[in-house]
Amino acid sequence: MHTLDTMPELPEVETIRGQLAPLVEGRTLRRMEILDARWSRPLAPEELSDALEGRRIERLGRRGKYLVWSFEGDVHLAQHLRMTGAILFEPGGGRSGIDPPHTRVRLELGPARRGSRPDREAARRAVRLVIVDPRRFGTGELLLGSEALEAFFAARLGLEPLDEGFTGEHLRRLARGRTAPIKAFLLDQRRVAGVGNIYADEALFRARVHPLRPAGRLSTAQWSALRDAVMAALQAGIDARGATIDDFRDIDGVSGSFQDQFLVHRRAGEPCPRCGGEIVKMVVGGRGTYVCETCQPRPRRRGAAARSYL
DNA sequence: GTGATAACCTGGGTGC
DNA sequence: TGCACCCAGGTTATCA
Repeated sequence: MHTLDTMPELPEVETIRGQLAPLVEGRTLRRMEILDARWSRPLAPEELSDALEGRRIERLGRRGKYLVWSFEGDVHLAQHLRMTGAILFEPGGGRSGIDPPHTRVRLELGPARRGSRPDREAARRAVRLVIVDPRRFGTGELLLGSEALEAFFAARLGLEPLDEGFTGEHLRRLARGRTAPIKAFLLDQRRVAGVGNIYADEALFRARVHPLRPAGRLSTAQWSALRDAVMAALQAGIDARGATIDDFRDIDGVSGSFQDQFLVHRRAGEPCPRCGGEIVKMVVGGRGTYVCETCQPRPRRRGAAARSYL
């Protein structure tokens, strides 16, 4: 059994999607067992499984940190791994019959029907997938029709950082008048989809912007630098097949390696890779935050909103 | 409308 | 060794 787990932000979810899509697209979901009713809330487990069983998986996509399973008949499943969710798969239909700890959902997929697969023998075999989630934060949301899918994401997610529309000017307009710290702005999925705690720290360091700076007070040049830094950090994460903090392994049994490239995240007390100053840890927006206050100058105290964060 | 905070949840680490 | 406590964090709900 191979694991697909990590602290999933956009690069980790994209890594999972890229590896899983060729394995599941074209297969039919024969059986779905939801063992934890929290996962499918507000629907009861059998309501969700009844809607999906027997349908062919047409596409496995991604939006922000969501995996989007699109089934025949314009039926979709928006899956979020939250913090500790993971997907494990076992070729051959799962002959071991032994579930790993914290199993929440079991999926049985039939043979693929597409004829152009490079490994036709593998495609003919059934596949068993297991969703595990120790902290039980992960969710699966049933969406009937493309309009429901679009409405679901329109209410929750903002710009995709790797899309063309992700520009410094667009970000500047979104943040106009905001007094909340820029880090809280980056973590707000309704503004920017897919950036989590790790990549927010890394991007702010690359752009030399202090995480406490009020979002509405970044200059045009800072927005431009931050836009580039977000894209660079995310792309580096994707290239490294995600970050491994606990036990991430991809389907080839290879760990993601982006944690080796962290510039500041989880490096409190270590020297800054740019100036040699000490990296410090603070709390911003309730999240552990790592910063070099030499490279990322702390904003001057001005106004009540700024004071409340200092 | 905006921002802050609590709650959800459990494994792992720390201190006694 | 065993116990209690705290921390981690993505999202949502609630409150000011």
